[in-house]
Amino acid sequence: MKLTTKGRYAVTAMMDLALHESDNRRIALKSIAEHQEISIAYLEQIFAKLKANGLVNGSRGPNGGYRLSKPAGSISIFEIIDAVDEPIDVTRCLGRKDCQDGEVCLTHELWTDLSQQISSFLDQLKLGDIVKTPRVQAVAQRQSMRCAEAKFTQRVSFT
Amino acid sequence: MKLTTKGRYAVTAMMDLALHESDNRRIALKSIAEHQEISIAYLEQIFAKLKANGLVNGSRGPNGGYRLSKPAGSISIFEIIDAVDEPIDVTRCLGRKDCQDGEVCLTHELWTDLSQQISSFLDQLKLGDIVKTPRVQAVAQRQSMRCAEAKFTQRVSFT
DNA sequence: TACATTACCAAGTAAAATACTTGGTAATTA
DNA sequence: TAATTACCAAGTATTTTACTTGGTAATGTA
Repeated sequence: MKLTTKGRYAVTAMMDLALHESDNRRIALKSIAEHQEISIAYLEQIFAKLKANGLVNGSRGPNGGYRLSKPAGSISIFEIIDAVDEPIDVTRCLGRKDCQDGEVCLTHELWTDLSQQISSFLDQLKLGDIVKTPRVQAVAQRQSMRCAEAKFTQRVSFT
Repeated sequence: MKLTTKGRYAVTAMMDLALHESDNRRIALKSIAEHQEISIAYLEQIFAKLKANGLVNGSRGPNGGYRLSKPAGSISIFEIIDAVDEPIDVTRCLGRKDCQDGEVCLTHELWTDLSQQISSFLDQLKLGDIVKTPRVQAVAQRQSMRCAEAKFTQRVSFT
């Protein structure tokens, strides 16, 4: 289990989707890329993995984009991070049980124990819960306001 | 907050020290390097950081080595990982509060909220607690037995 | 006092991972 | 038909990781 920038991108992108769970429209990668200040092509790669793990589904064409494939309340942070990060060889001996003098090495036991605890913590943390926190809600509010504003100015400028 | 191989090395090395907290002798990097199958020079770099953060203290010369500078029960996993990993720029805007249209960006809020939760979880996890788990204790038992064995064969071969 | 043994220090480096870029194709809607 | 989106494969610059080399400085032991 790793916890790196890539996983962070994935989690925040998923939160972006979760925030728009209620309205039926899909979110294009373009808008996520703008929010996160990250390239679309890189996001595509991340979403390919999220899709492969059944966390999102996408559709093409205008008004296309991605949406969560199950309720945010049932998607755990662990699932997301696990989907995008390559597994690392935690043990260096790839499960060989006799890596050290015919016995399992200390590192094995020590890390797997801790790793388990971290993983199960992140597995209990659901996307839906985090999105419900007041601070996140406040930002979402601002975002949607700005979105409405944008629509308005667009309408005006097109008249 | 990152969670990577380097942090894992640091945590398991610290556990190695914690297991020998009761006996007064210090642990040389050489023996940790053997347990973890990692180079001494790399471990040195990790321990330089642990020392700089006041988690261990070392002493030179024969029978020298490292020991925890405070009880294992009061050292958190977070402290250890935080000591060895370079801080990453989580936000990409280095604290600039007006990174997006004069307002803080969504990414900021989303990740810092979650990151806080993970950090505080790892801060509650103490080195001492993990070392007390039955599985780890079992391995430690085997290790010290093997250690005694080694001493014995050494004594024998030197006669 | 000579030595072995440890920590401590600085700099360089090969390999891997990260964070992209480029240049396409394939649906889908207006 | 054209714009818009996802989807796909391959290459690449940058950064990080994991390690190497080659020292110096304490400290205990024979």
